[in-house]
Amino acid sequence: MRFTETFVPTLREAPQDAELISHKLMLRAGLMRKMASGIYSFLPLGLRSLEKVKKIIREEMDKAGGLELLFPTILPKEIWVETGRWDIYGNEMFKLKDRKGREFCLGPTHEEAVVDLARGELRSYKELPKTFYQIQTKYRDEIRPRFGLMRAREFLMKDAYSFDADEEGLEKTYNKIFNAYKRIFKRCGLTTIPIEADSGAIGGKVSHEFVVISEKAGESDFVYCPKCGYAANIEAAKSADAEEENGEMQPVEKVSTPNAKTIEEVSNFLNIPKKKLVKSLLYKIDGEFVLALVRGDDELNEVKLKNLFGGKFISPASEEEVKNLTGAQVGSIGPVGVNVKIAADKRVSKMKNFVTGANEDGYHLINVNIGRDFTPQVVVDIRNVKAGDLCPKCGTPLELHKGIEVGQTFKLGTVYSKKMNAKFLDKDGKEKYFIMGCYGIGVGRTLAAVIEEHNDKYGIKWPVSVAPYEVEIIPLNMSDEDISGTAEFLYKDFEKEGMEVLMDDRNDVGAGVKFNDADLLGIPLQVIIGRTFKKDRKIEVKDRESGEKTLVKLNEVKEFVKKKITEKYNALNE
RNA sequence: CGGGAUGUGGCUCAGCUUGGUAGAGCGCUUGGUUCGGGACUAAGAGGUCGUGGGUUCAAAUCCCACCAUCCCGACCA
Repeated sequence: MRFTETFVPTLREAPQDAELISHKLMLRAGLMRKMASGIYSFLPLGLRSLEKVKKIIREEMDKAGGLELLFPTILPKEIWVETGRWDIYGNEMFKLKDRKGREFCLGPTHEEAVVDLARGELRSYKELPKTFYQIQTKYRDEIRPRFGLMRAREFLMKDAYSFDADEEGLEKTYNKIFNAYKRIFKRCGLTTIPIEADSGAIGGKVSHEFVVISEKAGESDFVYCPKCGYAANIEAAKSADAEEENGEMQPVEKVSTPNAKTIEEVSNFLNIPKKKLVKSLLYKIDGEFVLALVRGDDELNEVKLKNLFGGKFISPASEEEVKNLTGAQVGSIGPVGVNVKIAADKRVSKMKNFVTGANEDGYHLINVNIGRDFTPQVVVDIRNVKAGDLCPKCGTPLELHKGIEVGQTFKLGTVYSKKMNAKFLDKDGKEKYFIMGCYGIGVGRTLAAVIEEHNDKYGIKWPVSVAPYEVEIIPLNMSDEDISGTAEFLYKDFEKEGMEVLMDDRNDVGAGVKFNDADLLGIPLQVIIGRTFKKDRKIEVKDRESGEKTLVKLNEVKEFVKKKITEKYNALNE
């Protein structure tokens, strides 16, 4: 492709509303433009890269036994009502009505759609397993779109859904897709870590997220064990248990703690370390109240708490509700003598003689003990793991990182097939629910993550597999016929060879602009025709990734470039 | 939705405190000179100052409302 014939509106400065490096570079390199908040247009170069990611995904999904199909974007309300997600997704969905008033939504995901298809078409175990996938535009009216393609409201997603006859089948399918995911991201040049995850709103049991470590652009907090490799999303992360405290139980005492409400204040006022206090938090889960207890120096993880009760909605109780239920204000509430369900963190259960609110404004209780003074209904892990906590598998201190979630896999089991009554006839002649899995990859986000991982202060450094072009020819002076003629020759020769080549044939810009644009665009190899060529017929080939420059004779350029490209592909495939 | 900020040619921004003419750099158009790291030169084009209302002889500037965008939090590929 000739530069003058395509459309690459590069920007010298990044538009102000871009924050992330990848977002800035995508705008500056002319890959995309914003249409509205969280809604983007792809321009020719951006589209080429996007298509390459899609192609890699297709190849690996097909290899893993996936069957591509395409569901509609517009989905009828009815199937969502069946699973209850019309309300659960709620405001996240873009909803619309047709002229007759029938309600629809723009699909935020397609579990309902596939199950609806499967229950009508798959009837026998003989037709299983089946894995369907599509690459399609999804719509989620995000509370807060941000970071360009990282969190968009309209985005491309590859979503796959598997149907198996039994758990062993699902296990096999899950592993196949899991491995396909590893290869997909590897081929895109991404360094991903599969982490154990919570299954969230989608439902199900086992789930993994594929994350790219990025402290800046990452939105997913996860723990990582540098020794054994244990990795888990903060919502699913475990840590080794705390040690049982010993000592005799002391008699409970009510002490006055005027104006001391936060853990910090109470700890200072009583001169007792935070880890000897217990934080009491009143929550409302699907309309029911739960008092959650965590150690004073810990933080509650709402998702863990919610999952514990199989809840759908969770929110802290209002000040008024707190007052009504405990008789005290937030800051003075505690587990002793209240008539609510109590969920204590495992660490709290190891504590002796601790401090809690007294359910009376301005007072706390000291020397409180579980079993004697109150009994929690459940004792479970509901705290956030912190950096330095010990790995649950090998005892090494854990690291805390942020990552970009580029993909997620779930073992759904029968959550959806039951709700939508999707059954098949098994070997034994009995009707059974499909055992399902679902698997997503954010295509645009993957592209953004690639740029996030491969850039320098000059611009993008595309891995060859997803670069818009493999090589860029840069004739520095188009009015010099020796140079432009040579460029033209190489351009045609490269194309004939099947290489994807871009030639910066602009006549009206100086060498500086061409160099800067080339570095910004990040095509892996630059073939520079200018001074060195005029002097001794040598062409300079620059590797954008390493910055390495090699002078090559004209008649050897093609082979040299070809070899470099092959090497680059091989490095991503190994 | 809570907190913070911004809105002025295509892009980055100044002007607003103290009301009176809309500005700069980059980009764009035309001609000429240049041609290895965002060149030089001459002449040009281009703006409802986010929208609506108010105050005033007069509003980009002061007041009110709304909208949009971005950042921090709750949600998620």
